[in-house]
Amino acid sequence: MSRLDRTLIADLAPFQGMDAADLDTMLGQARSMRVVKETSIFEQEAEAHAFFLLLDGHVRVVKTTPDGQQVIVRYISPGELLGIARALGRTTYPATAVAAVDCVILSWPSRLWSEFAAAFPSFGANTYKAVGARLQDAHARVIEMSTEQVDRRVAHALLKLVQQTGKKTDDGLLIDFPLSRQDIADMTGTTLHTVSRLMTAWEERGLVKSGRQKVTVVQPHKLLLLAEGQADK
Amino acid sequence: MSRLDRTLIADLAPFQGMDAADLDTMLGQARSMRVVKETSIFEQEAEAHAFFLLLDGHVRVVKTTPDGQQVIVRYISPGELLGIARALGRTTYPATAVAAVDCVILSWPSRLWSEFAAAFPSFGANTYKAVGARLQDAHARVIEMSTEQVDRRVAHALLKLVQQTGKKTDDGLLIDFPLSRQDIADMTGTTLHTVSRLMTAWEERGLVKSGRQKVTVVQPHKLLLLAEGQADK
DNA sequence: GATAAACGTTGCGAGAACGCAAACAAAGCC
DNA sequence: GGCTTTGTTTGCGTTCTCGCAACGTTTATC
Repeated sequence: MSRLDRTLIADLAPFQGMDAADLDTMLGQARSMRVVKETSIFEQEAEAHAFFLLLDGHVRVVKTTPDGQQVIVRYISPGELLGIARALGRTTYPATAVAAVDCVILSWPSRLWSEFAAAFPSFGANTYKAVGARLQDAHARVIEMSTEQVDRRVAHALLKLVQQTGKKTDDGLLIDFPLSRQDIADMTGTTLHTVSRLMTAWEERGLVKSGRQKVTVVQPHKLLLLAEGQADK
Repeated sequence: MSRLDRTLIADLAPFQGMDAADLDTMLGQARSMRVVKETSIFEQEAEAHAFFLLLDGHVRVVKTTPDGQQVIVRYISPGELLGIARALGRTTYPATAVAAVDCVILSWPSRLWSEFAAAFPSFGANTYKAVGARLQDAHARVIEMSTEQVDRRVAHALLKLVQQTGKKTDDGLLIDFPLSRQDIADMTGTTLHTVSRLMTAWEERGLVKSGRQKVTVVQPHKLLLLAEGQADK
């Protein structure tokens, strides 16, 4: 088993305020693994036997309704924890996590969660802070779904992804993983048809550039105006 | 200053697992107060100088968008904490809390939050568990807003309120505080007009009975069927 | 008890978004 | 290289829900 170096994680948000020895303790009990694109890391409703840290790649977290509709709860970027059901007082995962690209992750048995939280107060505090941030995010989304119409919701979703994973290219800011029309629809509570229509309209106006599972935001500023509603339609 | 008896709070969820002495310590630093109906307990964006416990009454938590639209995030029942911005890593309140009826609350200075969480591990754990529950609730709402149409959302909202505060009457289960059509609309992301139409339709079918700021669910079971979509329209 | 304010109901027209269907384009596979 | 699979575009009719407006009803105020 190859040794995991603490510089891998020392700078990541969940581990701020921890000293070197503690990091090593945590790493000593971690298992690293590769996850192939489109493979699930854990499944909704399954027993939460482990929690994870995304080291590299992008993961989408999906909830499926009883009648089969999908909603993308969020995308996870490197350095974030996932599957922390225990921190939410659950024993099963509330959603399914799927690798959007090939990923590298660390995993720990769920059993260790409470140990870590108790032994390393910073780690616990960081995690709870992250949960708090997610709660606010979820609320923001409820507001958005309640008060804004589709085009603005889609614009907001794209801007958030760009902010999270935007990669500078000649054309603008490219969202750094495969993202289909259906994915965008699942994020914003609409249909792939409507997203497709919006994208072509925006492409004509020069706001974005997009192809098969690929989106580049050309004029983030104008897209923001549209999202915020100063829109000139 | 009148003494607060520990039996006031000993059985409430946030204080489970705490011993008598700790409860007294907390109560010793609490301030109790009455809040008149339709008065706000704290305001969105204001400095979070205190956190609260609702002892009696009902409180609605409201978010207002920049352009003035309101969304009711949730209703709080006796025994629940509110204004725990600090537990979410915030220094300002993320929403406004308004007494739906005359209320009795306890308050503590925010400064004490971290002290309590550290000194009384059960209290901290209980609170974080509550935050986790709220996160799941918020996610459930995002799913609902994304995938369900208005009538089901309204049905769900009513059922949730009934479950939370339902009071048995001759007609059925009465929601135990003034609840206007506009309030229901603000909870479900629709308009008071649409809610009004739904309510009259449901009243004709004998599912509910409602008057001015008053809603009684007559046949919860049938309303649930409608909410879940086995609906016979 | 008259008047005002708040809340609720209902009709009608409009528009956003959906759903279906068909055609097209790109990527993967043998 | 042809074939299949997967993702995207686009047209068209439909439907839900909104927005406006007018009116009715209950509660509060002086």
